[in-house]
Amino acid sequence: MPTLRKHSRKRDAIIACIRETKAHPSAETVYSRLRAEFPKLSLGTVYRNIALLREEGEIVSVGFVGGEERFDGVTSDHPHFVCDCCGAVIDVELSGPPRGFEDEINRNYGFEVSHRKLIYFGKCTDCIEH
Amino acid sequence: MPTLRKHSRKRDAIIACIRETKAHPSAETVYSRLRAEFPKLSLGTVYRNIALLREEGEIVSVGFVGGEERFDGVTSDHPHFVCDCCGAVIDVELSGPPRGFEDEINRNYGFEVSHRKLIYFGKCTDCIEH
DNA sequence: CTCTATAACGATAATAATTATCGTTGTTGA
DNA sequence: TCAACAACGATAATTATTATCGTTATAGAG
Repeated sequence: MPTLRKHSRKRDAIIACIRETKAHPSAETVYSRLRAEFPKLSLGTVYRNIALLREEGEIVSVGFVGGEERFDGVTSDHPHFVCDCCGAVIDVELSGPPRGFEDEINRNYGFEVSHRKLIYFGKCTDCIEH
Repeated sequence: MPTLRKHSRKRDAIIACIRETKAHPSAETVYSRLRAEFPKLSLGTVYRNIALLREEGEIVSVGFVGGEERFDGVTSDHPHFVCDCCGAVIDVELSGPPRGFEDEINRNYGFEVSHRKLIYFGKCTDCIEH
């Protein structure tokens, strides 16, 4: 494990790729999109940097969809919708934020809650129509 | 894909195993526990029956923890706590149920929400102490 | 009770996402 | 300019899960 971090153009491109889209891409998707710009990019490099960015808190995991882990460049707590049909991962905005309950859980169970995930599942508009 | 379902003692044992514990076991854990009773049980049989039971709605997936999918025999909507340290999956009861928002999402986005998952992450009591 | 159709099984091979290895390349600071 | 070492590409290894296939168990008909 390196003690010092060096700058890397590939890592910049990977985090930019994850931040620029709302699609919550997988490692494979990031790899596919960046191959145009970096023809000899390695999939291992994408996985390695995703792990680094996650350790640094630059990205978070939304969860696994169809066997692939999906990532989000927006790290603030917000819910997602996952289409069981096509695998789309979509941000949802609710009229009011769902109550936290973190303090209640810490008090009642003696845990230290650090974050949470709220995911709704079902069929997206496209999959309902087709 | 079979059209008729036959009774199976192994399948009975698998669903009983998942229902009898609050640990939200993985396929591997179910396999380990049932080998005492069925010495030549195959791991493939566990995976096959978990897939069947999930199709029938007898069990649900809590999500992936440390690369393994974890299952719950209680299919009603309730939140879970996952320890990032030891991987424990624990039911939590909240003073009031978190608001659903399903109707609001359906109305605003045109989706058909069928279910949701609410998971809190952090450190459990044991991992805080040790 | 016996027979037949076929669901379920065990053993094992195959798949697919992810992680590790290792020799080479790129970055940084002296 | 150079040395130290982080990051890389290529690829092998790992790991959870799924598929295959010949055998066994279940259930309904006769």
